[in-house]
Amino acid sequence: MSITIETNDMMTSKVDVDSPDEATGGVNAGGSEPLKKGPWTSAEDAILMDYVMKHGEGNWNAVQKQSGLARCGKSCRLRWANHLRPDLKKGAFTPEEERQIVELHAKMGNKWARMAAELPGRTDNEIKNYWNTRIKRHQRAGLPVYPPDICFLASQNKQNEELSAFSSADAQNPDVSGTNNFDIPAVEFKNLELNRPLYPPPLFEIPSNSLLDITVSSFLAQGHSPPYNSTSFLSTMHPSKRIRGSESVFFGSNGGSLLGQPLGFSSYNNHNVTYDDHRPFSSIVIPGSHAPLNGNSSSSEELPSLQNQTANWGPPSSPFPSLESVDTLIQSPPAGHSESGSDLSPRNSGLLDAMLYGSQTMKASTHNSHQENETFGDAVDNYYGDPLSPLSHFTASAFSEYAPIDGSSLHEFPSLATMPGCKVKQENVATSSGQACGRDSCAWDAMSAM
DNA sequence: AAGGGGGACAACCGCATCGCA
DNA sequence: TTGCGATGCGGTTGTCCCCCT
Repeated sequence: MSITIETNDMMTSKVDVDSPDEATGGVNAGGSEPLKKGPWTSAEDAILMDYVMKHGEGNWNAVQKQSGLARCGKSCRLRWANHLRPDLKKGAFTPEEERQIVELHAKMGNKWARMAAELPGRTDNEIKNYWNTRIKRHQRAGLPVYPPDICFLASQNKQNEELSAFSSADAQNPDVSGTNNFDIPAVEFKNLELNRPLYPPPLFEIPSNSLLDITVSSFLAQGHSPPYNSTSFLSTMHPSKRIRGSESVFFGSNGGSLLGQPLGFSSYNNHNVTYDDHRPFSSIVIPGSHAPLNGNSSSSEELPSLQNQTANWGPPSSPFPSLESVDTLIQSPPAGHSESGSDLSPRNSGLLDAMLYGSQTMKASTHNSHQENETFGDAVDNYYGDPLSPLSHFTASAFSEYAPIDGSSLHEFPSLATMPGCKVKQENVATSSGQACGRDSCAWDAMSAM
């Protein structure tokens, strides 16, 4: 075998591959013996590499038969995809990539493969590991995971999930599910590229009994200028990445509000409620409806091309400092909060669970009066000091991140202004988070660097 | 110096989806 | 339409290394 493989793979590089047995995992080419598991050796890598060069990707189960490699097809595919692919980008994530991951996660949730499709040279596994590690850190610190300006996306994502669940739960109800599952081809979204701001749509209906208070508060916390122009995973997804059928809900839920008014959505032209980002939180009129609003503002308008993505996230234009640059700002997590945060810790979809938990905590705390100290808001206050500081903007965002999904209505929720440490400044609201690095965002970045 | 905890990374497992016969 | 193999994805676990005490 004359293939030279450069593997930055820590584990592999440490493996002694001199033993001839290891080249095939100690299994003969007949494949009669059990397949090998565990770390790959350089020799195995070479075999796999050679195979792919000769036969191309795919047909992974044939690798074992044809090359004698004692690895199952899945293992081969994974090894190739995560380590041997020539287009892989090695090394740590750049701040831009980190930022992008956060944004993508806010939009997509734990869709690692799709996120990887947005990050050339990066693998889903890499992103997943990065995120999980990051989650753990934030969880331990009892801190929000999304920066304020991305909270909105998180809430959008949550709504999408909710809508998805709603749809499946009502699968037998054609009135609901029938309108929620159409697959919108990417081309349709292209045609729907709009020149207006991404979100929120200026007008929307808010269900009175849903998690949408997240969005409302997020809007207010953010202003509704997105920190970026948005990305389109539809248009940029790697061809090899398939969109799972179940994911169509994601698109459909959004496309639905654009292409028609399934689910009783208000379209942009059906103005039951006017959202005005200059208005105080409490003044938003929220008529009853069970229609999730996500569709209005999220991906359908988030789906425009990726053309500006780099420009919007690159260092020059990015309002956010390098995650590393603020690494030392955070010294220690707020005492006592990490424990509470770890109970219902964000596990899988992570942040959304955290949002739920946080919201419950918040809700309980607000109901139980402000004298209780272990509230999120208080924790934030304690953490960042002056509750009236500009960081209160952050607090509001944190609040938005930890909004309830358990049916508490918006009216049940205290306004941001009444939350401990929460003071929504309208001037902040009106300010695009994508244009200036407010202390909130910077503070978040500091946390994210923890 | 030793031990423990946490981070980073790699790999496996189970399930979902797709494509094809 | 159905069954089955191939593939992809997300969650989880295991391992190693580094740092701190």
